[in-house]
Order: sequence, then C-alpha cells, then structure tokens
Amino acid sequence: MMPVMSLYERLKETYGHQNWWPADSPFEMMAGAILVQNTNWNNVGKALARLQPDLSPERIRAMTDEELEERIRPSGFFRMKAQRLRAFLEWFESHGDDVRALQQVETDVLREELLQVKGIGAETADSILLYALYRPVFVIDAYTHRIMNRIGYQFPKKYNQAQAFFEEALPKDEALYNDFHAQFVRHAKEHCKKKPVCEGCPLEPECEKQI
DNA sequence: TTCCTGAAAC
DNA sequence: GTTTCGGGAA
Repeated sequence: MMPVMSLYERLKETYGHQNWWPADSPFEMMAGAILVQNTNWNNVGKALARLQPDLSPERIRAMTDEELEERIRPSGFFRMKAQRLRAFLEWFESHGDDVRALQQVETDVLREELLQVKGIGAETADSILLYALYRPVFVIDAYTHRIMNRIGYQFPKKYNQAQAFFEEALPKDEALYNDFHAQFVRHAKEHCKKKPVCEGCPLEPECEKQI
C-alpha cells in the first residue's frame, strides 16, 4: 500500500499546489467554513458576495434574521446557517472579535471552544484552526473517507481516529495539512466522485476499485 | 434527479 | 442509525 506521503506527492504532481483557503481574510474564511457545510463552493461564493459589503462581525450582528438569511440564501440551509453564524459570532466576540487574540490561545483550547459552538462540528472546527489560524490540524471530510477507502486503506470511521491516522503518519506541518486536504477535495471533484471517473485517475495504479 | 468541502435532532 | 435543513447547477 502506498505511503501516505507518496499519496500526497502523487496528487500534488497531478493537480499542482491548491493554494487554499480561497478567502480574503481570516474572518471571511471562518464565515465560509460554516456556509460551505454540505454545500458546493460555487453557491457559497454567491452568499459571500452578497455579504461582502457588510462582511464584519459588527455589521452581521446588526442585521435582522430576515436580512442575514436573505444574504446567505444561495448557500442553502440558510435559516440554520444564519443561526450558526450568529453562534459563531458570539464566540468570536468572547475573544474581542480579534483574530490576533485567537492566536494567543492554545490549539486544543480553541478546538474545544469551537466544538461547543452550536453548528460547529469537528470538520468545521478543524478547518477554521487550519485555514484561518494556521494550526497544524489535519481536516477530515467525506471525501477523505471515500478516497482512502477506495484506494484500499483500512481507514477509521471515527473522526478523531481518522485524523490521528494522518497526523501520526505525517510530520506536524501546517502547510502540508493545508494542501493535502485541498488535494483530496480537488481529486474527489475531478475523479473520485460518488460515481467514479477512473479515466486518467492519478491513483489508478493503487486503486482497488472496490466501489 | 442527483450532488454538494456537515451538524444537530430525533 | 436515520432524518432534517435547501438553493443552485449539472
């Protein structure tokens, strides 16, 4: 079976560095992490564009529920996500609405706090830690499971175990975790889709096609 | 019709 | 373990 690092290298050779997360600021990244839950990024882009003129914690808090819901409507689950954004903003305010303040806090503490926020689960919490705060935390998602299972790894189903699998197999490297997860997303959208597109797949030699 | 960088409630 | 939340594009 292919070493985990070789897996990354193969994907990077194929797709190139992915340069994640696509956001202009840490705050936009964190908002995007909530909006993108079970939704394609194209629709999140529309929602962020509609928020853009008022994309700050204060301006969003000042909106009525109806206003906020209307802005983020294109991202789907808009009523739920409006409340999730508000819950996140409440937590952010407890740190002074200040990303620099967050950087003074231990990763494990931040992770536990984020998991207490209603609407933020393990994947969203870790995405924020990695892509907004540059902490070396490996993000696991549905794509990760799909790809790892298809190429024949005995891959843990539980989030924390799946995460440990990568963090124990790889150096504790934030930049590596950043691009590795991005490569998985790219590969899942390009080839390892729900209905696999195996022609030209860079992992073809390794894949057991146990779909 | 299907699928999308999930999480909470049931 | 299963259902719910949802618009947008293929």
